[in-house]
Amino acid sequence: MRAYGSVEKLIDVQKRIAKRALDTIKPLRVTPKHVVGLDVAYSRTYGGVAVATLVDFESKQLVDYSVAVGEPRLEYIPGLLAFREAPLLYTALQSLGHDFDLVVVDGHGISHPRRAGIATHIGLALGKPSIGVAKKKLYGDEVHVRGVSQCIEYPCIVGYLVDENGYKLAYLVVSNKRSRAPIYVSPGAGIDLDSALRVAMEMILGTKLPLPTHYADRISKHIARQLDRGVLKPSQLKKGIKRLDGFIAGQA
DNA sequence: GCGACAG
DNA sequence: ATCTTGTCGC
Repeated sequence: MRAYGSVEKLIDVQKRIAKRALDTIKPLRVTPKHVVGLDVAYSRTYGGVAVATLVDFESKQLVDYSVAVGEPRLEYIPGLLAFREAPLLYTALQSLGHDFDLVVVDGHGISHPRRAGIATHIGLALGKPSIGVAKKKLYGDEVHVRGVSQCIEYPCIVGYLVDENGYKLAYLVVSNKRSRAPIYVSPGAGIDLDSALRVAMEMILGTKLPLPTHYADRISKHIARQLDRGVLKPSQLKKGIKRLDGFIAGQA
């Protein structure tokens, strides 16, 4: 982890990031047109495989995607995920070369020990609203408002996450009838909790994750496997929706 | 010392 | 995250 200095140093950076992000938390006044999804999978031979997807909010269709491959500069340390994955995600986002209005990141936003999860880091750096959607809890106490068996429609809000002061950090959402555990939806930056929840829920269509992140997860894992099989080379990676043929279809 | 611990 | 066979359920 020498590439960044000490852990204490990184923690200080996050405290500053959190302070800045706090001022950007506000209701989302507009309906996004294009939403980006960000996620990273891992290849044993080439390291991280970051994917940025572009989804049309209205039609819910995958418009395009881009990829970036490289060895992470830092090991995985709970709470410091942003320093490990954000750099590669930025690279993927740049090659996407398309404008967008909001970004959904695989991981937490303010539901983080210092209120600076990877979604917060990215949203602040990009200057655009960001939402964090994680599959597991990192920080906070869970408050359940209803049991999974009490859900009538999906996605279903089963509770929320609060900090030591009772402040809401994220919502616990059970995406579909098959899902057991909930996903955690929190604001990263430039958007408040309720707006983040609304946008995230509108993009969950039978999937466990919102479409942008759902696609990024599938594509990144697919590419990581192809790389490890040797049927695909990093030099041939770029971007393209054309080669995703039928694989994108039956994914719900 | 023990439990928690995004990806 | 990734490593992995079978198994339970729709």
